[in-house]
Amino acid sequence: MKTQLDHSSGNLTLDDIARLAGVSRTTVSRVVNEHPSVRRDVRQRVLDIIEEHHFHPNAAARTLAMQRSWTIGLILPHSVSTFFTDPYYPNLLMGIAKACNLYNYTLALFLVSTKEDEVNVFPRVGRKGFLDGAIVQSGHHGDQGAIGRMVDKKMPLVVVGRPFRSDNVTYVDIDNIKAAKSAVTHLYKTGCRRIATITGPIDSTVGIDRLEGYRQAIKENNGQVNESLIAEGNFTETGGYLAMQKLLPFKPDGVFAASDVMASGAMKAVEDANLHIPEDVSFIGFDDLPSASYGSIQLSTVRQNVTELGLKSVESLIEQIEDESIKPRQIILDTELVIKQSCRPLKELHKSE
Amino acid sequence: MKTQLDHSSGNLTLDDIARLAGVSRTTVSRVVNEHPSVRRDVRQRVLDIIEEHHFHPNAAARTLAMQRSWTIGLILPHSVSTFFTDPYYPNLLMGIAKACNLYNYTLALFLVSTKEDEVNVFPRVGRKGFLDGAIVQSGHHGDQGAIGRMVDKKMPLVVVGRPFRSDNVTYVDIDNIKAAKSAVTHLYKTGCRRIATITGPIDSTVGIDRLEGYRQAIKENNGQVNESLIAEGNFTETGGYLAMQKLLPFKPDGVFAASDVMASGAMKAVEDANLHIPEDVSFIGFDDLPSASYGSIQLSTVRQNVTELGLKSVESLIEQIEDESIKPRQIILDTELVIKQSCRPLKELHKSE
DNA sequence: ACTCTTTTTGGAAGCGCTTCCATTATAACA
DNA sequence: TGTTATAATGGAAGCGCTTCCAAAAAGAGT
Repeated sequence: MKTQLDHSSGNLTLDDIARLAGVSRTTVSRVVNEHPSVRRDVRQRVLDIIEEHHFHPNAAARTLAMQRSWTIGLILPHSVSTFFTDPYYPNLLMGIAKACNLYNYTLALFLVSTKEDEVNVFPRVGRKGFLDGAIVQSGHHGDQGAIGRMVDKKMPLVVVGRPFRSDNVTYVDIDNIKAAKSAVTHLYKTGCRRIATITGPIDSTVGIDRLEGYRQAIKENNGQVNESLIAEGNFTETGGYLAMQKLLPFKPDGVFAASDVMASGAMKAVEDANLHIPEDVSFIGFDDLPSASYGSIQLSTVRQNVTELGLKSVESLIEQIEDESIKPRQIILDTELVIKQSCRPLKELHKSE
Repeated sequence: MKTQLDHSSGNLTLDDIARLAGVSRTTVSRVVNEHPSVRRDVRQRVLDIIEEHHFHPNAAARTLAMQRSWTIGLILPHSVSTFFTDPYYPNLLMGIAKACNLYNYTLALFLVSTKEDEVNVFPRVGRKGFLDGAIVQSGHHGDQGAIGRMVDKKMPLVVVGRPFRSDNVTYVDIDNIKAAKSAVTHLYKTGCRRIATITGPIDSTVGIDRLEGYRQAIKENNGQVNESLIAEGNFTETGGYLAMQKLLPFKPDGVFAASDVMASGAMKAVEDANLHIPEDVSFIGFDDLPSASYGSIQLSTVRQNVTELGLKSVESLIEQIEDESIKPRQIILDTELVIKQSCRPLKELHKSE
């Protein structure tokens, strides 16, 4: 009777299939796992029965026996606001999800926004037998705890974004310093001489690095950094708007914003002040979001391929899962400066070139 | 020796803890699961050892024994573009993730955008022992297959958004018809007499229902629906822009867009045509995205609490997981019309009231 | 037909946990 | 102190799979 019921509810076991096919449990397992040493006709008979009954091996049992779950965790620490405000996260998520599909891993998602979340979530992440490895989006001070604990557990780990303590951890990131530097240098080349920057939170590595790139570019081109031309933002549009308002009295003629979203807000502030883009103020953002064209002014930006970032992190994690001896390493992806209408054209530089 | 190694790598088993504490495996299990019948001092001793060794029971073993994974799946069918373009998805995701944290469930995410994805993903979703239940975001024709198969498998299921075949399926949604109707009626009350609508894809239940609400409102107030004032969009900003361009020749004085993102695009089209909002054209969108204020004109909108949608769907799913006898039911959440600057003020209606 | 290989097969152990059931220690009461 | 009721404990089976190992079947070579 059991078998009859199970036929419809789809809760057969290997044994049921074995009985139905007149072979041993072992043989069915071999068929399921595509082990070569099963006779052609037997394999086919078993496959037919599996098909007919829509049998799927029980995931927990398989995980327990193989010590492999084919599941990876993605830990996204974030403030409530930024997650759906800045397309960076959805984008990264998509890249990672697609990569998981590609490699036939399942993705477990952990959104942690509060300390409480962290406490709740960690046991589930750390528990053996559930995750084969984890990806954590990082770059903030608060993340160190989670990362450290994963490392302690010897769980394969990839960090997206340079963590503060990056020794002995595999991470994938872009070269934020270089990218920022090239953006600012471009502004300089278009003739801007009072280039301001709206930074990310200064307790994050992105914030720090993009600012550092700005400083380096200014020093190389202009000689001296004017601290009044630096305003801290928080990666939100409002943050960008407010930062720009602080900057305006110092009459910047070019702004490098550490994210497109902030650039967007900043451009509003500029327009509200009745200035024109790019005639009065040029803009370069960071991210290359599709929606980052404010009104009809297309925003210049540093393009980072977030989907690629996701793909690489998954690949690198799987590598670690499948080969324990892999050493931590850093993967740095390229960025590209994309110039659109928010910048004035390059100045001819015959003399200095 | 094994024990020593395991101490650091955190891969102890119940047996190890039992040995260390001088009790049986069973007792340790009881402690872990907070079973009452364990003597106080024994419990404490075991807890100490668990704490000391950072022991976490193996998830797969536990799942296998209990036939419960405490994991639910979220299946998000989506075109690549909309996922990170329309904040609806991230928002829903966040609501669901937060609810999972709250109830101590783990969330497995399945982003399926292609037929191929679906084929790859389904075995993982359908496999017993991995998921206790699933939430699928729906409303498109293509989703019926997946939903049907889950129902066949007798896996607890909640659909977000009214599915095409809604009999025998639990779903949570808002009353799109009513919500759209109220928005259009409001436009009418502000004096609009040529109200247009930009619909969602017409092969989706949201698309259909919001359009139906529009039709009902027009019929009730204006008598006759003018088909030229209906344009189909695809929930993207560009789609909204293009739809609006088709609409403009017919001189609408009010537009109800089935999403804020489309409204945003449409408003651009209006401005590009040198018309003014709300003087020439009033706008009401749908969603109430925080970023849906175009330029300085705040968009009126139908607010739906997507986070709540997520919460309810998780709660309803858990209900089904924990009680097999629960019957399918529909949960309809309220919406709220939020009027901002994109609408003209209400006309005095002394006579007709 | 008879070895010697090589390929297929199945039995059984084991993955790490929960839980039923029988047993023992403890408390309660006479 | 002896009985009985109750609480605490451990043994063992079982969850559904993989995989080692030995045994059986099939080919190959004479």
